[in-house]
Amino acid sequence: MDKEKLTYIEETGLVFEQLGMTRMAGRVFGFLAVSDKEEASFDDIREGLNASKGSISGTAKQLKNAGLIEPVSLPGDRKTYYRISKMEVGNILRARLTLFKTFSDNLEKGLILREKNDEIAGWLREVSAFYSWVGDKISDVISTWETEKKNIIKEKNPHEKIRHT
Amino acid sequence: MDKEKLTYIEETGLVFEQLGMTRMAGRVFGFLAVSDKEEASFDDIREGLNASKGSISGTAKQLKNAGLIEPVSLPGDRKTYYRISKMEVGNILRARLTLFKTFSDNLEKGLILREKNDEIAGWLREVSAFYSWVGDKISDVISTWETEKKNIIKEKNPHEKIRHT
DNA sequence: TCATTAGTTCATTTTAGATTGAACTTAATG
DNA sequence: CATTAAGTTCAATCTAAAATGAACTAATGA
Repeated sequence: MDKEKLTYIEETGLVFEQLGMTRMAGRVFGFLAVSDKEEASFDDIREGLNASKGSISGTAKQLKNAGLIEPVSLPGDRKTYYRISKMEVGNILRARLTLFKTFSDNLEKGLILREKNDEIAGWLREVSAFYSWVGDKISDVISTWETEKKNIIKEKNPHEKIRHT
Repeated sequence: MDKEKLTYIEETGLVFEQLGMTRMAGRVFGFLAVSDKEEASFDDIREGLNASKGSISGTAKQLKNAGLIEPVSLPGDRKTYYRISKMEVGNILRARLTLFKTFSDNLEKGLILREKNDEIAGWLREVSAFYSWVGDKISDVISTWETEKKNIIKEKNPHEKIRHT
């Protein structure tokens, strides 16, 4: 695999770290994204990333649970292959929205314990309301994407040439 | 400080950890949220949380940079006090939206390096478009909150009693 | 000016989490 | 039924980030 791709894979590792996943998860995803094969075997990945079997095993499970990759098995071949999953993209983000609710609930609990009903309490109430509200709104936005995505993508690139492959 | 509050403070630490900040940042925020004083001194916090000066110093800086708390100084008192900041809540979330752009850009870069223009490539293009689009939409949602929050809160609790303090 | 107090800095220690690697399980094949 | 190959599991190791605590700086005021 060429140097540019390897650099990209490492960058993807750092991006995934920012997103709260492990660096290795980003590497595996990045590897599959730029791999010249449709899907890569467990061992292709392990070799390509110079990692241990244990690490690949755990990371593959992590990415599978997150819905980002999926295993593929082929008849007459005992190996497991992996490829990037075509799972609905909105669901990946939706799963993260629980954090908004968690934060909002945490603030509510704090407000009950707080003795003073002062300016700060008012502000905390507002922050809690915001996160609760914005979580719902983002969920709506995701739904809009799901029903309208074809039109949205068209609007974004109205003059895009049709690709002949 | 009573046991319930201490439990709450620890919980808040865990919530903040989920949000990508440190546990101690959550503790400090939680402490200020349930403190019976309007603002707490550096040393109130340090004692309340049984932490070192160094830790409080670093954490206070972190929370100040994030816009979650603000220092207060009083005339004739050399101590620094902290209280929860009334910064616009939308900005805290907006700061996180750069991640969406980062992820979208990362995917675009991967698409350039990818040799096959297959189904997976199409999907990656869609994921990238989604994160770019949804980031903008969330920004719009935040703007809506900022201009409409009074109405939004009213709609949520239409029969709320007016509080006489 | 000197003593005291408040907070910062940073080298060291601690802790949590990621990675390894060897032993193990499972399943296919001769 | 033994052999081999593919993955998984988990205890040990490694790494990076967080917390400590002692030395330091800055600022007040006796």
